[in-house]
Amino acid sequence: MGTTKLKRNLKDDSSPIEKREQILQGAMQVFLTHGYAGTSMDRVAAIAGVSKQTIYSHFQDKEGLFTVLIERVTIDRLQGELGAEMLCGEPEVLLRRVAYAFLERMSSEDYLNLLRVIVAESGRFPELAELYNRTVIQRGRQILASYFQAHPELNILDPEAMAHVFAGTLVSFCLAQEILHGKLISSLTGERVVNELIDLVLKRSAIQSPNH
Amino acid sequence: MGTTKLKRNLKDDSSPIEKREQILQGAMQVFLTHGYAGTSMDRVAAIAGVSKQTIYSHFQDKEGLFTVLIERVTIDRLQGELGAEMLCGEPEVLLRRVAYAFLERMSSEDYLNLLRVIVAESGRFPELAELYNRTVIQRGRQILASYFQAHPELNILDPEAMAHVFAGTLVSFCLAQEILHGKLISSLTGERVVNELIDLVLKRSAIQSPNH
DNA sequence: GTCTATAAGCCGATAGAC
DNA sequence: GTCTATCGGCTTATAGAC
Repeated sequence: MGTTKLKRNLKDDSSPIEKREQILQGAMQVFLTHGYAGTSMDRVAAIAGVSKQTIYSHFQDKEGLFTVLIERVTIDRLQGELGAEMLCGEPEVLLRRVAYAFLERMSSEDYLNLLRVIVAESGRFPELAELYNRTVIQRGRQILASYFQAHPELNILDPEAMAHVFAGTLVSFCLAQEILHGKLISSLTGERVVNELIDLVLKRSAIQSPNH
Repeated sequence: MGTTKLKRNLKDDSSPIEKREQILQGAMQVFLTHGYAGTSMDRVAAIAGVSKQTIYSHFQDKEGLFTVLIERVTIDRLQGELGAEMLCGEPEVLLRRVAYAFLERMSSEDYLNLLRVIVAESGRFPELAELYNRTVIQRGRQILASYFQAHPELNILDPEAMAHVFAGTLVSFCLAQEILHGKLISSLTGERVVNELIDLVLKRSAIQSPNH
């Protein structure tokens, strides 16, 4: 009758590839909230529900686990970024919609933690910062720049620079209000910033009479 | 003849208050480059040239030393920020001058390291993030907002929001290009961003004919 | 106040049973 | 492949001489 291999049904009901996923899920929780140096392999093992040696059988060392994790999360972010709502639409409507979608996406705890860790470790892991830069920042900037370039009626001087003004304003708003806890001490809202941004982009292409 | 107290001339030629300064200088080097968790009291003691116990006689613990250090550096930053070049001047000239001064100041290694650490530890030390927000971000934003408000010919919708657009664009530029190593993979320059920013602010108040 | 020496515990990484 | 047990080394913080 049964000789080996059927004890899998008791407490070990996961395949090796699920263990790896389990480790990455646990590592995500710990690394993204406590940073690289503030994370111990013991804690990752405990939260992931595996032993430490299991981690070392799937990943080379702490540095390797961290690198794989951040690469994966960064690539995942890229996937659902600006896919559906591509280039088309009237500026006033589309830019407002893109701005609000951007703000909402960036305000999630997960995204803020990712940005915080990448900034924190940009000195020790410059290749991760570069990956984030290429796959998220640069790509987003160029999609926006393409849109501005396709709309000459906006009379934009430098589409790529304008794309940075647009996205950078929203990023720094989240940095100041969410990450650096400015919400508590400032009444500046995302809505006011978006309104000002749209106003800046649109009014410059319209006939406008100064009142003096 | 000499009995005590003249061995000060040999290796200990510093008063207690100078020791404290010595510790803070060493702590600055280590904390700002390695982060909170990545810094050991041994290393601070070694670089400061004092023993570990000397640190613990001046500061309560590691957390206390870090807090005092960041508070001091933040306040110091505030001092030499926007003092001399206050409110006055013609927009095109003044805004360009402020923008370049801002970029140059933010691009220094020391300032980038401070911002990086404050962002990195904003979860564990929220009061330090709030301090930075109040003394640097909010203050700078309101100085700029006052200038915009004093120039109604610029026809600005929301001066405070406009101040954030202006400063936030420059902060996020340093974040992307310096901290996240975007300089290596992007040809976007500070000059192009500043030109676009000035163009946005000025052209909206001028009579402008769309070319179609 | 400042030093050397040390306590007590946690760290990353590994050895060996199964 | 996964577990338990363990090894050096480094960590924060303190004790005691001077």
